[in-house]
Amino acid sequence: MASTQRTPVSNQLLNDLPSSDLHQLMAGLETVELAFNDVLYVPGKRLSHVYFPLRGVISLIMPVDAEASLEVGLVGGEGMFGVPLALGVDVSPVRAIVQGEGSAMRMDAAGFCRQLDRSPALQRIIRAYAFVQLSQLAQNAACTRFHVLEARLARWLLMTQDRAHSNAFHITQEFMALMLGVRRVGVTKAATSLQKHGLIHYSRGNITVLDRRGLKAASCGCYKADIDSYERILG
Amino acid sequence: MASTQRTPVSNQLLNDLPSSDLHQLMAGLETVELAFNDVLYVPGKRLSHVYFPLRGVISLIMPVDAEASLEVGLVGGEGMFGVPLALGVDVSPVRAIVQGEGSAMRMDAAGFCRQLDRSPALQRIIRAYAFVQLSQLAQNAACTRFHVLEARLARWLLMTQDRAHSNAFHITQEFMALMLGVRRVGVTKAATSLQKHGLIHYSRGNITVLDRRGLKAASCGCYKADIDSYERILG
DNA sequence: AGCGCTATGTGCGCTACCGCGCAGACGGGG
DNA sequence: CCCCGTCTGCGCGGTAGCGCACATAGCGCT
Repeated sequence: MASTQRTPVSNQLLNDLPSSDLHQLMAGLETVELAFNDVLYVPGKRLSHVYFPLRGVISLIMPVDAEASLEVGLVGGEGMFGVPLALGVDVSPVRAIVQGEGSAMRMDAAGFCRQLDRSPALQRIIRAYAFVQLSQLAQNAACTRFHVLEARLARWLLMTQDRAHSNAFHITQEFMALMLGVRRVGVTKAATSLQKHGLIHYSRGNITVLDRRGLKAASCGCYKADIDSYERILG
Repeated sequence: MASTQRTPVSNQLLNDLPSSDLHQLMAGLETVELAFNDVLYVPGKRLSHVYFPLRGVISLIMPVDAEASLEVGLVGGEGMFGVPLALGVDVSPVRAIVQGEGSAMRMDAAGFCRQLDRSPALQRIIRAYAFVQLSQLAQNAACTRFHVLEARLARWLLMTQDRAHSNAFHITQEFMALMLGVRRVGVTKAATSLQKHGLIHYSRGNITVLDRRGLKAASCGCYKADIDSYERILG
């Protein structure tokens, strides 16, 4: 069993599982398409499924005051949506929407909990990821408080690029403004500046990263901090 | 054993444990005094102990850019410091300092992990609390982004009062400014306003809450949201 | 070619908060 | 009782981002 041929999976968490655990888990996983703006979860409801993105990007959005909202997490092939289930809770405070189309493996909540009971390795990995989310939430709070929009935008673009596995993706300024919790006009100003410096190019929602290194320099240290905290725990 | 006389413990998490689990845990716990400004943990180090405050208040502070920092969590008798250990990780991204003197039960990290292995009830409670911290971190990020200082200060005072179990406590404006990630002058302005409205009284660091109801009205909904998220999971 | 929708860019007055520097005011130790 | 350190209050000029309103520009559709 341990020598079974193993198909590589482009979700890092799944990939880190021992073969036997992965096989057992795969039995309950189905592949689904993630279409732009799909709503995977709404706060208040019970978690129906967990999602392990393969190529898509999922935004975790914290609502506040029934009007404003702020993106507090970004999930791609390096993570999953549904962490609370590994903490024994079947709800989440954040809205989960598809921000970059792609695909994901998903499983219903009950099945996932059963798999957790059976696989200590799965428990270990998901909980480690829960810790990473905790760290990134704290980082994000501080970043949002102290760093100027241009740096935050640069960071967000890098994070999105990483998860999109491509240097081009489709995102309007309006959407970015929503994620960053600022006005669209503010994004226009920051994006214009980044473009002027030759770091990105965009037109009608089509964004291309031209100079990753430059973008890193323009972003705040939080980008690196996030990566480091992931690598240290799950690398 | 189950009928053993039970001394009430003023830490909610411990209090929620079944008697037998609590007794086993107590064997490894020692009571320590928390003195103002004690540093319980510095990021980068390994977690040496977990703390269950009885009356004191612990601030969780996220450093950023080697200069600025932001309080991202407040721990009192309702919680604990050392959550990452329940996620299989022996570090934390936040600095833990004593913000309100009092006492706590503590245990060394290794002992705590052993207890976790032995007590499923302990695991369940700590992980539920981990979820609450996750929710509150998200809430805090959004709050810090969108709400004006006066509302945030009101919220912070209420949270501190809850954990201090007293309507009077000692905190300078300088310190509050550090916690809220703003200038001291900003706190002066907000605090003056709250005092003018008869909600609090303060002088040279001695703060008294005069009108809890009014303070709630002056605070943002995040105060209630935090409480609700705790009650829903651990209430 | 023309229409209309969506995406992007600009201008203007305003607010919250910043950094800095300084003034007053309270209170404990000598 | 006075001195000095700590805590609190204030002024001033500056900046990031706000709300609102409007102008332009690309693109698909007919």
